[in-house]
Amino acid sequence: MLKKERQAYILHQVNLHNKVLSSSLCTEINVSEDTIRRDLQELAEEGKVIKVHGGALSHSFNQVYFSTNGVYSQNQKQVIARKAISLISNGMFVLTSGGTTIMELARSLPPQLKATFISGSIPAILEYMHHPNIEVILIGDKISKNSKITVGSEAIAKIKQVKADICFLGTNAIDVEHGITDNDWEVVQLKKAMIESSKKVVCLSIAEKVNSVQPIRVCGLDEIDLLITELPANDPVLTPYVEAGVKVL
Amino acid sequence: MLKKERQAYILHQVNLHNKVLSSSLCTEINVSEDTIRRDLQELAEEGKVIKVHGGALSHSFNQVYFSTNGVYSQNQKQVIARKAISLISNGMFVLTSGGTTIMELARSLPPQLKATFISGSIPAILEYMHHPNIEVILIGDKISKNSKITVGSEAIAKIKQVKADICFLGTNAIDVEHGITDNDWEVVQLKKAMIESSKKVVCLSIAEKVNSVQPIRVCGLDEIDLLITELPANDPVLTPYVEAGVKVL
DNA sequence: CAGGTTTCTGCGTTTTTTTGCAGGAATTTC
DNA sequence: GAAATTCCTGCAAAAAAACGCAGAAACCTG
Repeated sequence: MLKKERQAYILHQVNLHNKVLSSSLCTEINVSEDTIRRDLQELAEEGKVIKVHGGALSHSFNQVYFSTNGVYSQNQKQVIARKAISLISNGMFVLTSGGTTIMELARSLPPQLKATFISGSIPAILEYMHHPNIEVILIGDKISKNSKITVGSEAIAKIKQVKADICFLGTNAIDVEHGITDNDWEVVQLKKAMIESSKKVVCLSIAEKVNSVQPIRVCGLDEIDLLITELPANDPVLTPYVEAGVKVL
Repeated sequence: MLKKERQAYILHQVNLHNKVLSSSLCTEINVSEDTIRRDLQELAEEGKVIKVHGGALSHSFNQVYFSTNGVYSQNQKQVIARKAISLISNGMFVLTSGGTTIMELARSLPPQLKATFISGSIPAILEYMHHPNIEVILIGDKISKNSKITVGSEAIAKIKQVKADICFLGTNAIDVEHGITDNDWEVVQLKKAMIESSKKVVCLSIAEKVNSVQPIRVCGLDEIDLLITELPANDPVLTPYVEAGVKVL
């Protein structure tokens, strides 16, 4: 990996998460901490980041820090993202839906990962595009402006042409009795197609959305292989799902 | 292998992958590293690539990672955008390529316009998505990271399915003798398909790029209906094109 | 076509850049 | 205030770049 490339990655991470730890960066990029430190120093000299003990901050950090909304739930999503990423390995074909949890996953992908990501979600695609090593396949069709995802029969047909190794679904609502549910007809159609086209289906959901129900059904729990939340796997909230045969991470 | 040939290959690789390593290039082309280094230096001096320790980067690399949001010669592009918009009316199907000029067009679209826009350019799609009244159709396929556009046979097949009223092409180089030319093979294939699928082809180009030539040919002047630059239609620079049968706005 | 000139390419050497490592200093944290 | 982490400094090895040079190829030119 080129030096500029590495620094670009660091800058990208800083601007997205508002902070970055040198310790996590050096495992992500697989270089020594000294190198990271030197990179941060250079970026700091150029005024691109603010260097602090243990890592670096973005310039907008001070503004974001005191507006407490968003940041906290983002932490939870980062936990989910980290768990999800442990399931991805080199060479995989990965299908993803849209949603903020998926975005966090996209942002946290380690730069040395070489895989192919397939999605119809515009924000997700934007993130994948910044990644140095992943191939990006865009599912085309009419764009639904509010969900920022391509919907329609063409999109579904395209999804059915692939057989992905793994599929990550950002979840709006999950419940032991009703399974996964959602509130947008077209998005549901798409998610159904994605489930059919994947060997393994992984459901990402913040604990807040566990045990909630939405009007339209996506699938039952039996079609999910794995459920990921920010909670530890043995949390009592999740036991009903384990009993229903869903693996929990 | 000829020097020009070699440099064209290098340029193609840079535009395709956003970066090249001199070490991999010299095994690919089977020349010494010195030769590669000299080639990269020449290309860097011509402003075609950015040379870094260990290889080179494309210009779009910086554009993607370091958000240098000062768009090149924006005022001229706004003039072009205004002229182009006068050609669009309600109910039209509009095909567009990518590029910064197209972006300026996308941003300047009047909010009451009701039309359908079709494109594979991610930045353009993002702009169209914000518009209240236009329908957006996204052309899907593999994403070329440096041109931020979907490329490949699927994308071309999809474009061939439509017959648009008008097609706007952002142009890299136009010349009386060689017509429209570009430097990315896959993007050229896409543009060719777009030209075929449109009743009317409009070429957007800043004056600076008029009378310049790139390695790969898109089409001849006879296939263009209209050429738009920021110059007035009677500017002497444009008279050769008028004489060649191209309408100028 | 012969002779001269220029350009191109590869090789060896030197110089610079980059990176990781070790030890001691500084800082944080409990 | 002690332990742990992080930071800095100097150093060394590896990689890459720069430089000079020489043979080869291409290209004028009369």
